[in-house]
Amino acid sequence: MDYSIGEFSEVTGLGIHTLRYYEHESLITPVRNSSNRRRYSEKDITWIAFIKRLKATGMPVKEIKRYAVLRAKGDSTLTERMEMLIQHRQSLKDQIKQLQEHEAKLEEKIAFYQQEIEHHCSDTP
Amino acid sequence: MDYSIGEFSEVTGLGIHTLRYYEHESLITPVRNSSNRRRYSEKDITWIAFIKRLKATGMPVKEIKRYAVLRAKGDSTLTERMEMLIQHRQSLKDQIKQLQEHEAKLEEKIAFYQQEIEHHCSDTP
DNA sequence: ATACAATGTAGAGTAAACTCTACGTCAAGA
DNA sequence: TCTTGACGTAGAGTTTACTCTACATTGTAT
Repeated sequence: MDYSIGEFSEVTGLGIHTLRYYEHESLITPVRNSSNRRRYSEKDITWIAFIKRLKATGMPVKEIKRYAVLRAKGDSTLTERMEMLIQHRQSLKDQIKQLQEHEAKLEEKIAFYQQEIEHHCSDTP
Repeated sequence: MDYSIGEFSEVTGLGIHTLRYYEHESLITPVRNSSNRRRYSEKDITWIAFIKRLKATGMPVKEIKRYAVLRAKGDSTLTERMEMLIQHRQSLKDQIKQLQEHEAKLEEKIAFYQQEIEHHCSDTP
């Protein structure tokens, strides 16, 4: 019902070194067995999935750490965590809007290039 | 009709050090005056704006350099450059789609948090 | 003529997020 | 028992994209 670091690396797609690094940064804190080996749970899988989402949306490790530390403190930090998520949702919305603008401009540029290239080759009858 | 590096830094919002770094990486190649000082043109302003757009959409400096080098070779590289832009447009579209998915999931999570918090505080009558 | 601010080059330093190395420990199979 | 492979820690190394330092020149205002 739990995973060694090697197994967990497999299921999450994160390297063993990365998992240890994340632990060092307090993003995740697996329990240890009697011989000091890390044991990751099922819940850790969904937690890593969420960490990946935060990363993919541009949240720096330091801030994910802040969230992780709150999470580790339990239910008393629910509101604070939600505030973080609401902030992040806004930044995500902004990011998307920015990228859409960039896409529109790139579209224009490509159309312009298409014109240029046509004109350029128009001397072949 | 042209700019010193200090002036150009002002109008583009890029630091002087960054401009020199970009030149070192062949992203931009301003002409030099008789005393070896860089002189940036009006065209360089739009070019930097485009570089910024590529950066903002996740293109690494190395690839921007590839584009810049092609651009410096002139019209014979138009097609190749357009191919790059078309590729990049696709990656941009993918990025946007990804972010939108992440936004939807984050929305779900926030809604869930809201529930949690309500339940949590429901013991105050 | 002289001070001083802007510019030049070369190279070192920084920050983030890994990624790898060296070396020691431990459990299990041949 | 011996060996192998996964795991442990501490710390060094890597990559990207700047950012800064040191020191030499040059243009301009007094």
